[in-house]
Amino acid sequence: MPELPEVETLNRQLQKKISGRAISATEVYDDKLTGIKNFQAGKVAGVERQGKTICIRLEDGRSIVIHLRMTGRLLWQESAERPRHSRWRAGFDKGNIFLVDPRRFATIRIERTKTEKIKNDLMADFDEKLFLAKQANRKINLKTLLMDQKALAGIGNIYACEILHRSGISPLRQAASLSIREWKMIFDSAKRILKKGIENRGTSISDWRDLYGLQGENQKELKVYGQQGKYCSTCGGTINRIKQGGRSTFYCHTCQK
DNA sequence: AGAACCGCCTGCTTGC
DNA sequence: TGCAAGCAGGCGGTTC
Repeated sequence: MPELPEVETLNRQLQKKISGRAISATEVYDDKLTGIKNFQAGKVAGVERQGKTICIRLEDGRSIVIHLRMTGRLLWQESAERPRHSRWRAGFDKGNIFLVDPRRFATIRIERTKTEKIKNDLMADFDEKLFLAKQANRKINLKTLLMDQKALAGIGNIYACEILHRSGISPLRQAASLSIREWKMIFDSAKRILKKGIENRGTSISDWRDLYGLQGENQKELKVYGQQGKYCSTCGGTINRIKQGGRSTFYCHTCQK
């Protein structure tokens, strides 16, 4: 599932590939993509990421806003021949970008004007004080809070589990029970883990691939996600798997307090 | 108001 | 081997 490091990988690749290039044509293959009907093509000014969202800025002020959700991928291909599960194509003079998405959860919409950024992206202009003021007293388990996109943009299930493990804090803790020192630990761990994820071009556990169809390398860094029953690399305890809010959480009961 | 739950989707895994 | 049920989960909408 594309989270911040995966989307940032695409963001950087797209910046290099399509900035300043004109979109010559687009095609929608899936009627479910209602946000991009009757799109009039234009020239790309730049590409940005906000949380897990990719924004392709056009010179006329419009933006193509793409969210990949669970299984969405963006694939560069010189040939205009449709890959399996493709739902949308943007054609450029030397190739095409396809939205490939087997489960059809991804969304694309056109924004007429630039929307104001919320400062909740840990790898951009994150505002710690604002975060603590809004989130630190919530009565919600910490793991679910880390995945709340309004609280922190970009963290999904994999990185939430890894961040908590590195912080040595239990996913079951209520947000309101954390000390300032523990919050600092979370911010620090999160930044390090996300940075490493970006350097490794994402985590290819299942179907994540970059713009050129290549796997990332970050799966070798995972300490808890998908590691249930194995020994914890920190303390030698056993990695547990539980459900929180209908989703799997992986953690070490011994060293995550 | 805030937290919990549901439904959208389809490929893959599991069990009989 | 084959088929059906179960599972994966981000997020918007609904319910509690």
